[in-house]
Amino acid sequence: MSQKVYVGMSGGVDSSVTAALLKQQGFDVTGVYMKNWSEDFPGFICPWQEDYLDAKRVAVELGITFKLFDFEKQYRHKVVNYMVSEYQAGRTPNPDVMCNQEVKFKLFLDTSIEDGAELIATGHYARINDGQLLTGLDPSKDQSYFLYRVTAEALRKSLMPIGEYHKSQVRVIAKKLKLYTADKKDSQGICFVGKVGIKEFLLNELGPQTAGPILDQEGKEIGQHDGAIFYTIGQRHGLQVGGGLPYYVTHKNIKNNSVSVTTNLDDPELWHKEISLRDIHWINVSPQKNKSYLARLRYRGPLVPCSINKNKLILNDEQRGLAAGQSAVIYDGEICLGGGIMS
RNA sequence: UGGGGCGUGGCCAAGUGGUAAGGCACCAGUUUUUGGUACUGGCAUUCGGGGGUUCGAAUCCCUCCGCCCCAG
Repeated sequence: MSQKVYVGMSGGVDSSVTAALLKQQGFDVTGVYMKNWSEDFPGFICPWQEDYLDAKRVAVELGITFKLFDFEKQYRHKVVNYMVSEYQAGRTPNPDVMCNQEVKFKLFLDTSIEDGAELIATGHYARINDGQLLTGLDPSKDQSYFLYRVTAEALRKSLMPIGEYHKSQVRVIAKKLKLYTADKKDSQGICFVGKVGIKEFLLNELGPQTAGPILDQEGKEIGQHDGAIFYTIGQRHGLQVGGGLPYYVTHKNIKNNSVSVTTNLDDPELWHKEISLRDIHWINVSPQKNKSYLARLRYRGPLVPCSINKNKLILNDEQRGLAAGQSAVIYDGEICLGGGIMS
């Protein structure tokens, strides 16, 4: 009797190939489209119907059962509300990390098991080994960064076959199998929402914000912004202030509704070496105190040598443009240990 | 009012007779399952207004307007 696995199919190539590979490997595969967002708003048409149809098409091509799980309510509650309130607090959240933690590897997992599945699978570029999360084999696509908050128990019930491949190989497989999504462009933007600017999204959720001052390094007002929550640390564009050198956001003051900028890339305010982490989550074991690890501070960012001391992350070399609310993910070689949220 | 300086695209800024550098911002695209970064391309028929000299001016002359500084 083959194992029953539910594959989250988003309508993209990666999850299409995931389903195909698992079927090849002899699993009893069911494709599931998670409907997490469907709202349109000015300047944005939600692509969910197209994605749903693409996913379904591939399921038909593969001859597997196909289902739709409607998680819109929970997605809004767990992901969108979290994201919006973080922005309101002046931080820069990572909704996709939350989406994996709460939706894909909790809600989707539980719902699938309840529905009769033994395992779930996703099209992430990461590998799982005995409850451990490993980086994807394709170093330029590794998505373990987004998965560091998933529990070991959830990982034990999950498969990520794509993690063994490079992106180019995935495309080749999709083409060979003539999957409908073989040439579909990779999706980007907030997971499940689509290609929306975060500003447009917040504008739609919260409405226009009150304008405030943009302060330079001396504290002199050099312009006005249209809402401090829209800007993040290290950001350069969107402030509409010019004159010589580019301006980078160094910090925000939500209370005064001010955004501070600098033209000096070496400005100490832009660089951090010691970072305190909160909401720390270690997948299996906590890192050792005097051991050297690698940290990734942003998706596709470089792995930088570091050490961990309780909730303190100490980087060997300082890094630029780190924003509160973003995640620091810790690696021991190819093993993703977990991480925390920078504060 | 007298003396000096300045006024080049949204901003900073080259260019002092030969037919508008460059940077920032902005826009578009590339990269990217978060924000952001980075990369590529686009972006003044025109140099505060008007007149004149000249084959030819942002560059010289006259005049008007505006701003700044020093005088007083």
